[in-house]
Amino acid sequence: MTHPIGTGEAGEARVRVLLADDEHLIRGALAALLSYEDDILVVAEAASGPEALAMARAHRPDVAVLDLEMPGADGVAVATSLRAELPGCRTMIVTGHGRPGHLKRALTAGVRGFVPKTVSAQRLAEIIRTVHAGGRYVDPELAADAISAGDPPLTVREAEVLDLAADGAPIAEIARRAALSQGTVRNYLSSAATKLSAENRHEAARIARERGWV
Amino acid sequence: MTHPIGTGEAGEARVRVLLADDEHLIRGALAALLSYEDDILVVAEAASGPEALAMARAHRPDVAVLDLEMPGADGVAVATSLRAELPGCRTMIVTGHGRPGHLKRALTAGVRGFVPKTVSAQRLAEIIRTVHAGGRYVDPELAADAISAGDPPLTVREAEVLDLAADGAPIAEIARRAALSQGTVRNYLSSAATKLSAENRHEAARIARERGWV
DNA sequence: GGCGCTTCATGACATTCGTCATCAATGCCG
DNA sequence: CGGCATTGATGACGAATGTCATGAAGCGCC
Repeated sequence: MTHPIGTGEAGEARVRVLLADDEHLIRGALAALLSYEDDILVVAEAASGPEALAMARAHRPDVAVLDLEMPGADGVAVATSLRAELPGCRTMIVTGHGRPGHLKRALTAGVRGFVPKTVSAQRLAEIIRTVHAGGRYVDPELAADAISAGDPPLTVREAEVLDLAADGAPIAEIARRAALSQGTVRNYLSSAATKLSAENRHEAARIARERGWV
Repeated sequence: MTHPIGTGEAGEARVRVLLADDEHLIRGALAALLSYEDDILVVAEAASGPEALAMARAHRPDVAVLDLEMPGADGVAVATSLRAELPGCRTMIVTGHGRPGHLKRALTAGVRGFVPKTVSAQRLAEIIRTVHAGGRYVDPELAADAISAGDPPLTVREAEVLDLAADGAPIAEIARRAALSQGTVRNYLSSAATKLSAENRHEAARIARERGWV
């Protein structure tokens, strides 16, 4: 499932990259494109969060390029673990549909690059170099979205309850799962819905998910 | 935003392919990988549904490889239009997270290939050849899911109303947008929820979306 | 201790929602 | 023409939900 790509490590120092994406098509294609760059070497690939961690431990890459959506553990979770285990390894996130909240989570986790999949491979290579050199890069559009979205106005409990409400369960079910009384749950949901200018808890849950607040 | 790739049309007949995917990174990478195949020529690329249609009209490809999720019009919608406008053009869908209902919709639209993005580029090339030769290919796992999920038990109107309910809007809002009375909307939603074994319309909407029935 | 804040709970009330029975208009088909 | 299914509507009733006022318990802090 994983294999190194490239002609081998030349005398000069190349950027050693780990690629993690559950979509084989994209991962393979990306590896091929990056292999065109003389100063970049893809040393490992992974198709899931846990696998990405294992590969990183084994190959100690300079930069880990992580997809946000992966089975097992998402890109941000992997980045958090990597930060603790391999402080020398820079991390960056690549995502299809980036939500503002994810960006904030990612930056908190020490991620140094955050790019949508709409960029070109050329651009991605440049960003990998930037990140490797200790710089940071955040897609301007995503950054603007994050700024305009602002901080999550929800308290911890509100977010918690809202998360449980996300799948459309009735109040009784939510109260059971949260070990709270139904009245309390309704209060939290009501307050959350007010803060999010939503008509009801379902719309509130949707908004919170869109913003990446849950 | 779009450009043909390849060394040019040689004397022999190569499969002329249109690539449509809104993620530039993937589209470009895919084009590069497919260019390795001697018998495949990527003649056009598109980043949205409408653009895919325009490119198809202009370049008349043999096979259109369409991403399911695209702005403007999704892959299946594009396939439907192509079937009418360019009957000689075979269509296939590539998708990240394939839901059972999408497969059925796609097959109904005359799509001849349905593959997840977890396949390798090699495999994709083979499937493109298969489709070009008049064959069909459906990912076995997706097919199994589709069969186990069964037919959408919803009537057209039920699905329509459920779709409008998907964002958590209150009944009044749904009724307004559907130009129906509130009572009627509630009847449809109630019936849909019953059929889907859901506690309420929100859960029903979630289930229908998961199954690809909306 | 007194103060303020958060968390959690209760009860009351109006509104919305889910469910059901019923019915009218339309269109298809034998 | 006479059934018959589909679509859309109405009204009623109970349950679920949103909203608000109120208060108790826990906790940090001066």
